[in-house]
Amino acid sequence: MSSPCSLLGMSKKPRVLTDEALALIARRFAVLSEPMRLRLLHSLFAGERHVNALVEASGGTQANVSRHLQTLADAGILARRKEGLQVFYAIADPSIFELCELVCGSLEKQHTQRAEVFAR
Amino acid sequence: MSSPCSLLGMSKKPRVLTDEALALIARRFAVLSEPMRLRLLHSLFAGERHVNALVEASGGTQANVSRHLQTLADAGILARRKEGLQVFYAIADPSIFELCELVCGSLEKQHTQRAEVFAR
DNA sequence: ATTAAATATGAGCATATACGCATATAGTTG
DNA sequence: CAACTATATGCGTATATGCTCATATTTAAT
Repeated sequence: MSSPCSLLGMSKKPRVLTDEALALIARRFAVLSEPMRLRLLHSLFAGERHVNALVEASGGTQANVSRHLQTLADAGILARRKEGLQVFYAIADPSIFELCELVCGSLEKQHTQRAEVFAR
Repeated sequence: MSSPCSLLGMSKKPRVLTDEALALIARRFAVLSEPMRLRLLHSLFAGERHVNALVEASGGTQANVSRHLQTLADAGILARRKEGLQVFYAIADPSIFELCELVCGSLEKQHTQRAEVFAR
């Protein structure tokens, strides 16, 4: 079993980095770098939803929400299921949960550390 | 102690999401969404390096590498230390390691799953 | 003080992409 | 088939950002 992707080091197996792998990793991060997409993901953390529900929950336009959902699905982060007229989206990649927790935890730490600098 | 950032759910404490928090999280992901910045991070995983070493290791131009390093430092991901003529950068946010491992693991899984579809 | 080296930065260009508007497509119901 | 609903998409525009080239800034050395 070969390792097609190979990531930034410090793991058990040291990762090797091809340009292609870098591009894939960067793409994954790029997909997560839009507030509206994060909002949609947040809505989906509670479970599968159809597009209109997400439109209402997010406050975005139907066209825009549809596009963002497609971006997330293309990245393999969401799964698409059609049922009659409606299309249901759900989180397909569970690593997204940890990913977001990690980032938020790090940002919280940064914020409290900054606050402490000014505190005294 | 209040929680300024609040991330996408499913944690022990359910997170609440303000627009501001979403923007911060998105920004963190955006900073990680450039191949050259990932390459620089990868070089820094082995430890502190000065700019010129990173320029050579990455194959980028001096100006471009300098800018990317600044972007990473502004995001609190890198720390900057000046010593004479040289400036040393080092990883300041250890969560970056796990973050990258997570993404790479997820992408590897995606890839092998795709491969299996065509395998038989 | 001059010169040189390491790093940062300003300006311009090219590209990517988010958004809104309008419209197309697919599926349902009468 | 016609009308309707849910979702997707083509197109134009605005904005952000990466890259290059040239130059500024900082520090060291002679």
